Amino acid sequence: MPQNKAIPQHRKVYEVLRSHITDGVFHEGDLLPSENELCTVHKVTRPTIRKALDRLVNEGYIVRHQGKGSIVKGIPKGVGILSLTGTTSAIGQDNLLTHIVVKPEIRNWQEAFTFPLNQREVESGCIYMERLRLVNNKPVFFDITMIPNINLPRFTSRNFENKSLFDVLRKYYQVEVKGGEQKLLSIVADERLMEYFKVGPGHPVLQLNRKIETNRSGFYIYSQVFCNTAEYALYGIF
Amino acid sequence: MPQNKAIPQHRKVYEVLRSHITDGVFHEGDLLPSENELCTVHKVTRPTIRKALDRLVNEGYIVRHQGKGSIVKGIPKGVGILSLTGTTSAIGQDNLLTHIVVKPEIRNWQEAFTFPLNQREVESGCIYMERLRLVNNKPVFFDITMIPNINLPRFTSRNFENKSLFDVLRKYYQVEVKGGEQKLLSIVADERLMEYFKVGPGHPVLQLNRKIETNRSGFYIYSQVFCNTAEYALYGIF
DNA sequence: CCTTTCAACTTGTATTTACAAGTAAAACAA
DNA sequence: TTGTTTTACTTGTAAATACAAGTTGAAAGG
Repeated sequence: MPQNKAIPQHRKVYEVLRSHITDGVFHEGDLLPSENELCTVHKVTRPTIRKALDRLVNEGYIVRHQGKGSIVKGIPKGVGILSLTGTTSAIGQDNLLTHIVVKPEIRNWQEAFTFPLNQREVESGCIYMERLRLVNNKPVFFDITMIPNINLPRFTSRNFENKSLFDVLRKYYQVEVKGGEQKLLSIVADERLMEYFKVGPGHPVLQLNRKIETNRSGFYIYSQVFCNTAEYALYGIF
Repeated sequence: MPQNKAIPQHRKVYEVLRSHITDGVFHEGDLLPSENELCTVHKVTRPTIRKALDRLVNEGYIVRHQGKGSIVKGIPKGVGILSLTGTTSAIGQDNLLTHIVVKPEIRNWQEAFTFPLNQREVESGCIYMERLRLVNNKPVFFDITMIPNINLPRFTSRNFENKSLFDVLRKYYQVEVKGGEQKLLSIVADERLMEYFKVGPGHPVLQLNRKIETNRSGFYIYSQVFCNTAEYALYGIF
């Protein structure tokens, strides 16, 4: 055998079916081929097929109904990633504008929004930036992002106007978000937020402190987000 | 006729093992009995045991290593399920108290916190309850829960003082939380919240509107949570 | 004494067989 | 036509069996 690493059959079947869903061969609401059909197509037995389908269920690609079949649910949405939801109407990407308040610059760490830092992070310093996001020309988000200055050449000279921070990290540095932890609290706007959000005193603001885990082990992104939820609420699935 | 559907063997085994982990019979790092041992104990075959163990892996209770065994990972932190985190110190279960403001009662639906209801939900009415949760004898959470009154016999007469709502649903009605969606916003306390939280006017409060998906298709739980984050923040992973 | 080998575990993969239970449409009877 | 039954699917559960592959510690060898 030329192949050292044996990939299990159920995994192969899973990969095929999964890619067929993500690539649009099967659409939302479609009925997958029955287990027995899949058996003959892939030349394996039912338990093997079922193992592949079980995984697709767990990951949210399909739902199954006894007596009926396996129904395609679609591509699962990112869990825990909060997005905006309008109180009046849905918002597209068109009316979203990002204004860089503080361009990425190298600083010393102050503190990471109540998250403890390790020695390596403190020593390497951080890339600091502040952004204000406007929806329909109204400021809704203000966020501070701090990234350890570890193996990110020429990062501060990148252009962030069009691309999002995470797009840049993924494309140029192969850094991908895997998960993270967050703390949420409700505060009243301070002087700075009153100015940014153009609101009066006593205005309630949603604050998120996030520690974002990446595919680089030990490499975390720290982010503090303030959100004026008067017109738009934060939306997420879990 | 109340037809009691037979509970599968793999589910029984799962329940036993799961409760042994949550109740502290097995601790973090412990090795579970081997599959063959579990087979003889529960008088089932390996595929059945493995199905139960697979689920425990998926839910994060255990990890398994070929040739070694199944290692207890502990009680998983719910993804998207927000929990409390103290600004001063960690909080145990001891200093958590739940006070039922409005006992479960059957009502007509008013509205489901901005989530649209379908015809079946509206017709069946809802089980309504209000709870106030205290941490160290200080009120921190106030939540309103609305559950469609569909196939939940004797629900309103259950005792919720010790068991949590979701424990009751899982144990007596086989209803399990699968996921859901939520909207978060920051508001100022109204009269009622000022009274419950014992705070003055203008106090910021975190509000969550949640639509919780269950294993019963089309059966959703609607929940509105108000949180005084002055001393405790909401914590979640994603 | 240390190293290697091996035997006895563990979980992982896969097949085969059987029946239960839910669904939907065809076939049938009124 | 209308309502019921049957039938042919679907997925769900469960057993018995076999072998592969990783781990560990004890026995055998130097």
